[in-house]
Amino acid sequence: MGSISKHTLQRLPTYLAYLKSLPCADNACISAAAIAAALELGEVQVRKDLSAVGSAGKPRIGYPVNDLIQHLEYFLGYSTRNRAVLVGVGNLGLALLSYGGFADYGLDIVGAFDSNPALIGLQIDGRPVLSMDELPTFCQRENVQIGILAVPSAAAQPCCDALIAGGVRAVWNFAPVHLKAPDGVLIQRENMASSLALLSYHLKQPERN
Amino acid sequence: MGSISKHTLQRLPTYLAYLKSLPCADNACISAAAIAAALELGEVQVRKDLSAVGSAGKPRIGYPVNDLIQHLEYFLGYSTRNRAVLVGVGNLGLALLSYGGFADYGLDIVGAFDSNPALIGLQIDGRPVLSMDELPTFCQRENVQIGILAVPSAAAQPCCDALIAGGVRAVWNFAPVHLKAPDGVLIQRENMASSLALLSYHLKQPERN
DNA sequence: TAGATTGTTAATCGATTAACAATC
DNA sequence: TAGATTGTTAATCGATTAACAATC
Repeated sequence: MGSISKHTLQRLPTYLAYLKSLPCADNACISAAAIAAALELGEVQVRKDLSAVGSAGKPRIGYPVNDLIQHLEYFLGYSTRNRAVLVGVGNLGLALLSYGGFADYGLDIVGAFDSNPALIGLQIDGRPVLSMDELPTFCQRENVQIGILAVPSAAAQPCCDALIAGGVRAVWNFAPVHLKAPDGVLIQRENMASSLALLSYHLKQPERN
Repeated sequence: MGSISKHTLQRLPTYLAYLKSLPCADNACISAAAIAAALELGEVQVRKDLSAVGSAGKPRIGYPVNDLIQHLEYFLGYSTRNRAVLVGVGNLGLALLSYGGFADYGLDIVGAFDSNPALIGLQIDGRPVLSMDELPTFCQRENVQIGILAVPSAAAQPCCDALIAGGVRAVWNFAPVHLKAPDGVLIQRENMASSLALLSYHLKQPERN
């Protein structure tokens, strides 16, 4: 409950996406074994994960798909809106800003920041691009809870500090650096360099999986 | 060596990025404790990780920074080029294509594919956007080893299959779905939905770290 | 009832951390 | 030499998996 494991939490969106991809017959049920097979997980793991969020199945029948979807969406807070700002309107930042899909996960990007004067004053899909100076004030005034960092490595720590000064308690960091933050602030790094390391290491291996 | 753990492998790019960020005095050395403090890791873990890739330090002195950088770059294959194609030239795909930074990690995106006829025939920073039909042939002819998937969920599995048909052995999947592939093909998922789940769960917690 | 599937307790596995000997 | 730091073996911790009782 309060003590749900990080690994379990990370698998939940995958369960949800899979369940939503299913042809939706009302009242349909699915077994843990079927979910496990589709996602190539252990079936005990699926049952444990689902029971950790409080979903119950029925012996001999399985889990009601629609209930499960609702339960997972509720647990993951996809209907609770989280307000975010994006810092760094470069290639990646612009893509994250323009990509509409995060709204499905409860994430609303309400503003963007950049140090480039040529960008300041623009509106991107209705969100203003503002100067870095305004960041802490904006975050406080607009009740921003999440900061998305898509700035160069060297700028990442100062930008992170500015976000925290603005009261942000969760930072999604796309820069390939480790950031420091006080207790109570979560830094979640999207570590693309690590992903690439796994891919390239795999290719170096003679014939392993 | 051949049995380096996944977790270790994922930390290596972080060590490398940190070491590169250091002011470079030739012959400078650094202790495992210093690296650990900077990255908020255990110092034994740092020593174990470094020794796993064959880097040696000297008691009382530490690890020579420049050697370590070279060693890590070599191990991670940043100077060995890997040829990749990008599938799905939407917001995210275009950003990945335009972002020049992957070249530092040894990744060369040599072509892009999309099903939208309006995009086919374009050149983006010198890389052609081609039709999906040409994907397997292109991959084989151009010796492509990595496929980057930035397509909508529903298209991900067929696109993945096309990549594999073209001889690709490593797939970097940005779509929020689990993909199936034969043994010997690595699917590395960049799971943004999982990252968001961790961020939003943290915000729901009363006052935890 | 018999059989399938859940939920949970116990066992295993792998990664992290602690302890300590080796070495410069 | 004394002291700091490495490298490695043993202990701990947490997550996954196996075993099995409960239940529809």
